[in-house]
Amino acid sequence: MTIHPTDQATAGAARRPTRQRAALAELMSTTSEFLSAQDLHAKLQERGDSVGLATVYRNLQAMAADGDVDVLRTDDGECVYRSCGTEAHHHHLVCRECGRTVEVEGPAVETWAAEVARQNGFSDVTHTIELFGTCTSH
Amino acid sequence: MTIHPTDQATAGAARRPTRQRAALAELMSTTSEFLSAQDLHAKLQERGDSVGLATVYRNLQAMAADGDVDVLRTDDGECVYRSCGTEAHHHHLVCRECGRTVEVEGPAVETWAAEVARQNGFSDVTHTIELFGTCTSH
DNA sequence: AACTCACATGAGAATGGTTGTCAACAAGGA
DNA sequence: TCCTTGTTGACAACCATTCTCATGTGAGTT
Repeated sequence: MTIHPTDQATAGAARRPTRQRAALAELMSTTSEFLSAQDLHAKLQERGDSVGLATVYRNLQAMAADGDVDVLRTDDGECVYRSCGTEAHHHHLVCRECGRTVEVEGPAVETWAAEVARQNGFSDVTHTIELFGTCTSH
Repeated sequence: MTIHPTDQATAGAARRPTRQRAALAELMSTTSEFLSAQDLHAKLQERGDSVGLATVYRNLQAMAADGDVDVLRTDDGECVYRSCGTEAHHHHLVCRECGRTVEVEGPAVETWAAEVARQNGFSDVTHTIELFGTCTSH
């Protein structure tokens, strides 16, 4: 079954720096929205920093595995990526109209999750928590 | 962008009862794991209650819209369905080894989510919360 | 029971995001 | 500079899901 793999990207093996990876990282650092691999690929194209689509996917995966970017899935199953301000564990409050994202922390939620898991005898627990709403400008 | 649609399945329009829908509902009521549309389709086939794949998808969607089953996405983007014991709002603690699922409630989380949203000026907020762990038998 | 009509079904084609393939490439050490 | 090895890119392959549309089947109605 394996609904949620355990592999937690152990110390990212030093990856070789390339123009493509740099362009992608640079682009991501300039936007604060969650964008799909396809979106990012298109933006790189426009901007002139042409990068192969497969490469965009590969790098996003690698960056996500290293914890350099956050990933989540839209309702239609597409993966969207975003480089976050903090390395620390956090969640997102995303505007479903414009994609504006606020990083939020929830000590209360973390302890709740841990407690619920403990009570039910589950170990090695991880969680997925995302909030969606409509921000003030809409 | 539309990361998370708002449409909340208003009172399910009376659907016509069919052999296929019944077979699917019956099958789902017998298992407590989250299963994919493909899995369910295969099980129906084995069992002799042959139902078209498209029909399985359509009915699962309808049932999910009516709140009769819960849906979540696995890490590889596949949708998995499960008929839940309670109509009330709840979340899941899923064993990533065997799929065993415990329905959990979290008043604390609900209020936290509402509060965070309010503080950031977001309205019409929904959330996605799922817990994954390894249960005692593993 | 025969008729009707709108909804449901099923087989297969189409979609579309993501991953695999593999030859050409480039980074960094020797 | 030469070598080794990870990286890239174009394109094919995958595969869950959705679409299409002709056929089937509830459930009133006559």
